Amino acid sequence: MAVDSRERVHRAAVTLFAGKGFHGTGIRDLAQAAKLSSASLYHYMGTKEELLAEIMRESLERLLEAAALATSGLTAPAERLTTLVALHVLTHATQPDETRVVDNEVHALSPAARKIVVELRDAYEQLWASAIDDGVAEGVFHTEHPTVTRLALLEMCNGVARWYSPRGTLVLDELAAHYAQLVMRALAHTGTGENPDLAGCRAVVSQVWGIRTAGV
Amino acid sequence: MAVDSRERVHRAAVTLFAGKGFHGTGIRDLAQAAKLSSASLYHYMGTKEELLAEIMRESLERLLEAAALATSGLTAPAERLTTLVALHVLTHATQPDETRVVDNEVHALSPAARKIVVELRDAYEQLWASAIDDGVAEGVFHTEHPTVTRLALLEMCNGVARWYSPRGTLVLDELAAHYAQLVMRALAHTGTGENPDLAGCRAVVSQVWGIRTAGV
Amino acid sequence: MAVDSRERVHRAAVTLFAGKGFHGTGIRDLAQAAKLSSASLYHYMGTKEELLAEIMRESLERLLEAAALATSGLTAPAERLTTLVALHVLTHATQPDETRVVDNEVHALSPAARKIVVELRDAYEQLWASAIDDGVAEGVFHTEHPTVTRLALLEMCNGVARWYSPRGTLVLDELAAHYAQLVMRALAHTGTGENPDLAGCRAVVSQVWGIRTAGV
Amino acid sequence: MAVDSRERVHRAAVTLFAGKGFHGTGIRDLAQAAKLSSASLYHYMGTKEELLAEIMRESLERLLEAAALATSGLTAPAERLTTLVALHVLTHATQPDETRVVDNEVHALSPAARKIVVELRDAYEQLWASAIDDGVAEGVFHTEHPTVTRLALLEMCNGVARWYSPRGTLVLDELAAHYAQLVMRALAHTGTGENPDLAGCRAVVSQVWGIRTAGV
DNA sequence: CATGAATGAGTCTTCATTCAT
DNA sequence: CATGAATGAAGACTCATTCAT
Repeated sequence: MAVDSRERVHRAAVTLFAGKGFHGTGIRDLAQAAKLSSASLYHYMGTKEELLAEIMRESLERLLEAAALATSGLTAPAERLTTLVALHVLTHATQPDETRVVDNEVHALSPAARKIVVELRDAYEQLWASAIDDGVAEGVFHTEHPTVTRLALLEMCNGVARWYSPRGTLVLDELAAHYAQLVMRALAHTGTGENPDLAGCRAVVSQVWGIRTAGV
Repeated sequence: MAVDSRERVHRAAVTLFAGKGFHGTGIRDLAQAAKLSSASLYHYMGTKEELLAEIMRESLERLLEAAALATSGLTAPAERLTTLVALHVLTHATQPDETRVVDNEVHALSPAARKIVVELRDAYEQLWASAIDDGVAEGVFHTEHPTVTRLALLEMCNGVARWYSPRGTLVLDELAAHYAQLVMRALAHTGTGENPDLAGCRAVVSQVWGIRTAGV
Repeated sequence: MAVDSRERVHRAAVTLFAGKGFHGTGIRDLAQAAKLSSASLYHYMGTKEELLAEIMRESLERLLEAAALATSGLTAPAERLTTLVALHVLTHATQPDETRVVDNEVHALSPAARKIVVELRDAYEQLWASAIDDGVAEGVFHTEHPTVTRLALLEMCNGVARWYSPRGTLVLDELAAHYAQLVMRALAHTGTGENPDLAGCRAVVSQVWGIRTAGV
Repeated sequence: MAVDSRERVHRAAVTLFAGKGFHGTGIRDLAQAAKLSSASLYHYMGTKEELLAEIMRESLERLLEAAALATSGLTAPAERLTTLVALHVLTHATQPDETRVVDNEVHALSPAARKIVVELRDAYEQLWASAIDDGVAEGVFHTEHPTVTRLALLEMCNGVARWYSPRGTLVLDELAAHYAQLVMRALAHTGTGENPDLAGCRAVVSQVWGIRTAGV
C-alpha cells in the first residue's frame, strides 16, 4: 500500500538520519532500508532535503502540540515546568531518532526550511521561558540568568535522546521524575558553596589550547 | 610555512566540520578555506577521515590534560566537580567548534578511530563520575541515580558550545560560575516539590505520536 | 472520448516537440499537457519515438497531399511553382509546430523511421524540382544551379514557421503572395550587379575563425 | 595540454550538439568524443548548459565581427548586402555545426543566456536590415515588406548549413556568388507574373489539415 | 612545496516504460 | 479506460584521492 510505503520511507529516514546524519545517509541507504528501489523512493518524497524538512517540522509540531495539551489548565509555574520537563524527557526517551534529527541536522536545511523549523523550536522554548520567568517573578524559582538557565536545562533534557536506552534498569517514569527533580533543584534557593578557582581554570585552558585562545 | 599550512588546514576543518558536518564538508571546501589547492591539502593530512579522527583525538586529549591539571591537588569532591564544570564550560565556550565536532561527528569515524575517541571520552567522564560518587559517599552530594545525573549534567554543560556567543552580555567567568552553581544545586539536598503528572504526560505522548509508541 | 484523448496527446506532443525539442520533452510533460497520467498516455501512443515518427509522417503526408491537390491540372511551371510556394507558406504559417518538428527533429528518429520521413520529404521536394526544371527548360526560369536554387528557396519558405505570427500586421494572403513574388524574382532573368568581394570575405572568415578553417 | 583538452571538448560539443541536439547529447557522449572521462570534462567546462551558451555566444560574436570587418568602408547598399550574404553563406558552409547549433538550440538556453544570444543575433540582423532599408530608400532595392524580405533571405542563407557539403561539385565561391545573385534578384524591380490561386490554396490547406485550421 | 590534470565511484534525481488493479 | 506503483537505466554532476610535473 501507498501508506505503508510512505511510512516506511519516513521511518527509514528518521533512523538513518539519526544514526549517520543527513549528509551521511545516501539515497540508496534510504531505499534499502525502506525496501524500495531508489527510483521508487521518489513516489513518496520530494527531494531528500524536503524529506528532512518534513520530518523535522512534524516532530516539532508534535512536541509543541504535546506541550500545549499537557500544560493546558496548569497555572503554577513549578507545575508547568515539571510537566514540560517530564514531557520533554519522555519524548526524547521514546523518540530518540526524531529528536536527534531535530537537534543535529538543522545545518542541513535550506534557509527557507530552516526558518520554519527555528520558529517552531522558538515557540516551544517560549513555553519553558515563560514558566521559568513566571516562577522567578513569583519567587518560587531563583536564578540570576533565567535565559542561560533555560538553555542549560533544555540541553540537559535534550541529552536524554543521546544515551537513554529502554534496555537499561531505569524505567521511564523514574527517568522523567529524576529530571524533574534536577530541574527543580537547579531553580531552588540554595546557598552556593564556594566558587571554583576560575582564574586557575582560565589559565589551564589557555595553556592547553595555546595562544589562539587568548580571548579567555 | 609548512607548519602554517598544516595549522590552516586543521582550523579550516574544525570550522567546517562544526558548521556543516563531516559528510557535509567537501575536500574542496577544505581546500578553499585553507587557501590551498585540493591536491596540496594532502601534504598536510592523510585522508579526510584521518583528519577528523586527529582533530577529535587532539581535542579530547587537551580536555583531559586540562582537567588533570586543574584538579590535581584537589580532594574535596565539591571542589573537584565545580572545577571540572568551570573548565568544561570555559572550554566549550572558547572552543565551540572543536567541541561540537567531538560531540556530533563520532558517527563518521571508522570503528578503530571511534574506539580511541570513546576511550578518551570515557576517561574524561570518569573524572566527573568519581567526583560525584565521592561526593555522594561523603554525603555532600545527594542524588538517587548518580550515573543519570552525571550524564544529565555533562549534556547540560556540552550545550554551551551550541549557543554561547562571546558577543553576548554574559562574561565567561559569570557563565562558568553560573553553571557551577546549577550543578551544585542539582546535587544539593532539597526536598522536591510534588511530582509532575507522569501518567498524564505519558498519555499525551502516546496520543501525539500514535500507537507506534505504545511502549510508553 | 478515446478519440479526444488521442487527439490531445498528439497536439500536446506537437506543441512540446516544437517548443522544446523531442529530447527536451519528457513523457511527464506530455502527460501534463494532455491532461492524462503518464501511464494513460500509453493507451494512445506507442513509444515516444513512434509518436514522433507518426507526427512527422502525418505532417508530410498532408503536405504532399495538399501539394498534389493544389497543383493537379496545372501545367505551366510558373503556375505550379507559385502554387507550391503559396501552399508551403500557408502551411508553415498555420501549422508552425508540425512544420518545425518535421524540420528540426529528424535526427531523433531511428533509421527506419527516418527513411520513411526522408522519402516523403524527397517526394515533396521533387514537385518543386520538376517545376523548376521544367521552367528552366521552357526558358521561363533562369538559374545556373537549379538544385541549389531549389534548396535555397525551400529553406527560405521553411523559415516562415520560425517567425510568422498571426498577431502581426501581415495577412496570410499577403505573406503567401510576397513569398511567391520573391521566388519568381529569384528565377527571373535579371542582369546581376557586380559580385561581392569574395576573396575579401574568405580572408575575413579565415581570420575570424582561425586556422582550423584553412579549408576556406 | 589543458588547451588541447579544452579545445577538444568544445569541438566535440559543437559536433554533437549540431548532430543530435543539446538534449540529445549526453555528457558521456561528450566525454567519449573528447577522449576524456566524464568527470574530467568538468575541468574544461562549467555545466553542460554553460558550454552550450559559450559556444553560441562565441559563434555569434565571430559572425558579428566578420560582418563588421567585411563591410567596413562599404557604403553602397547593394555592395553591403551582397557582402553580408557572401560572408553569411561562406560562414554557414564552412562552419555548419556552429551555425546549426546557434540556429536550432536557442530553446535549450536559460533565459539569462538566451537574452545574450538573442541580442547578438539581433545586432547582426540589424546589419542586414539597414542595408536593405538603405537600398529601398535609395531606390536600388524594391520590396513591399522589407522586414519579411529580410527574414526570408536570412533563412534562405541559413539553410546552407543544413545541406551544403564540400564534397559536392559546387565550389564555395560559386555558392556564395549564387546566393548573392538570388538575393539581388529578390530585391530587383521585376514585374511579377500572375499571382497563385490563393483561395484555392487556402481551401486545400483547410481540407487537408481539418477544421482546427479554420483560421486559414 | 605545490598543483593542474585526471578519474572511478559515487551523488541525487529523472527517464521512459510496464503492469496490476 | 485509467492510474498509482514500481523500476532499471540513465541523466548531469561531485566525490575523495592520486600522480606527473
